Amino acid sequence: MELQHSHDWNLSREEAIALQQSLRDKIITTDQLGEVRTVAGVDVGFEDGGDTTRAAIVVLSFPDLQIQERAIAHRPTTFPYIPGLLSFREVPAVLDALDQLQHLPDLLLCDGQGTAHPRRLGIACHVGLLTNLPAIGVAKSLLVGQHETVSDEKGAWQPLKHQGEVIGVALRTRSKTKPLYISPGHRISLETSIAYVLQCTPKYRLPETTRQAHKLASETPASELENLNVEKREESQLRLF
DNA sequence: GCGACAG
DNA sequence: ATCTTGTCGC
Repeated sequence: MELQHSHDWNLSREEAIALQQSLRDKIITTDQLGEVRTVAGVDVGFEDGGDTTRAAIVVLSFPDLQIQERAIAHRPTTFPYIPGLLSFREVPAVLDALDQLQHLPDLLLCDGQGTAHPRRLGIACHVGLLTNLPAIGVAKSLLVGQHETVSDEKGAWQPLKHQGEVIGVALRTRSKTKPLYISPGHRISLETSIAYVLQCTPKYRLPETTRQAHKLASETPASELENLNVEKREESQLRLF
């Protein structure tokens, strides 16, 4: 996969912040996506007490949300968790997982913030910019900003503001549950982001994309994990004919 | 200085 | 994120 704006990942906290500052103005928050036929969810977790980072991706058809393809990647953890610098810890593994896909998705739903970030460069922006794929930030909790109380009906939302700027929304994806924090990652507007998230969330609080990715990462026996790659090799063999 | 702080 | 069973509420 061709990466845009490639850069080193072995950075100090100061260098990482400086890089975010230099990348923030490259983010596109207007709709620059074609017809969406597939949507992918990403889940990142840790093993070995945190020494190993695991990224799982599940590609679903859209709008019917049926599983099309899955991938998992593992790599040693090299960056600590620092609020505001999450992407430097998780993105390398995510890129590895994306590389394993036979077909790249038309849209990415990332765990974490997009522009709803102190420097407007949350993980969804970072992944979207590097891969040049449309991406949306879907976070389960707040990083920065404030908002009015969101009414309890599914689909209700309130603008999320920070330093006098609307950086995302608090969106009720299911009544009686805490709202999700949605913000553009790259190549998509806030309004369109809300529409896609709701269409990917037919029943539960979290989008099907995220739920499927989490299920793959946490409930898949190591023995079955191998089959994923075997299936891909066999499929690529078939594609030669 | 104090408190907040995605996953 | 991760360590972990039952349990309160819709």
